[in-house]
Amino acid sequence: MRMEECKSVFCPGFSLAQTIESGQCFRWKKWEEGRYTVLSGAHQVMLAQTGDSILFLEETTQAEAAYWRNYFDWDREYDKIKERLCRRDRVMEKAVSVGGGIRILRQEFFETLIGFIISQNNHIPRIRGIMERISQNYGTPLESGEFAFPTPQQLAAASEEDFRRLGAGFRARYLTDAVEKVLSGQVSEERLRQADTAAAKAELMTICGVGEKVADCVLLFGLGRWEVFPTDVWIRRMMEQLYFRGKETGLKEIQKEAERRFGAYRGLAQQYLFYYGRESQQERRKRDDKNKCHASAGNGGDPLPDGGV
DNA sequence: CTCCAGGGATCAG
DNA sequence: CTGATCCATGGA
Repeated sequence: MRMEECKSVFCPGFSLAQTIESGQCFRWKKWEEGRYTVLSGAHQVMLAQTGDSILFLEETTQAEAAYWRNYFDWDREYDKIKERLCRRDRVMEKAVSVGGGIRILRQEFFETLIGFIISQNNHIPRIRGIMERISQNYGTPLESGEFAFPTPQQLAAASEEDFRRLGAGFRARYLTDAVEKVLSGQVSEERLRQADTAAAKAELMTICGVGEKVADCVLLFGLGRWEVFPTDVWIRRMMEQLYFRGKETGLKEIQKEAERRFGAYRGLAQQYLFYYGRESQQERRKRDDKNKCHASAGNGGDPLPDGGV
């Protein structure tokens, strides 16, 4: 491969690693530090980051480059939004200092729906494995040897038993229902895009296995609605610890507080908090592993900065 | 071995 | 309406 065939894109403030590993997307491979293959729908790309530049590591057509520019949301100005989120909020300031390179991906609707149905009560590495096997068994092979994510038509060939065989467990029933409703038009991407967020959410939740949290993830990552605040166990922990003095708090109150603090950008704020929470937990585990021979008395120091405003 | 995971359906009151 | 329980599976 000659260098002049590769495109390089200047993306100040963007972090490929943070964005890919922030739990929004499930179809990627990490080759080495800052170097990833990413799949979305029938698209595939290999990227590397050095400093503020993103390098396309293979020949890429203009159309493909444009696809990924949109996918990674590179044209949006994030600085002003971050400033707004951090105004009078030291906690968010800290979260942005840890994961401020994250972008909200513009993912394919159907793939996002399937991915987050699988996500329920599941680990991210395992979600990735199931998504990979679904692609290998039902998606169109690409020249690279990877597979496109299957279309609804292709996935219609999969029975509940097939999904279970691929490791989906009790979610197999949810997957066949989602495929059927999308295929029949009972859930329609076009209608979802036209509808206001509340109506779109209600339509998504007609799918068995899609509750509030999964619907919010699909709205945020698959339909570009930033005015949602997907609240999973991590976000609940973070919000309670950081904004409610560690007190147990109901879902409605958490979401009300998120709207009050972060307004129309609370989807992005949620992603910063999610990454911050998981990142600090990984740091804690690393530290605990290192100290496990020295009888350390638990409580390894700073859980998280406690958070008045 | 037990515990838990980017929850939701179902059942019990 | 709220709250407890169950759900498959595999990695820690």
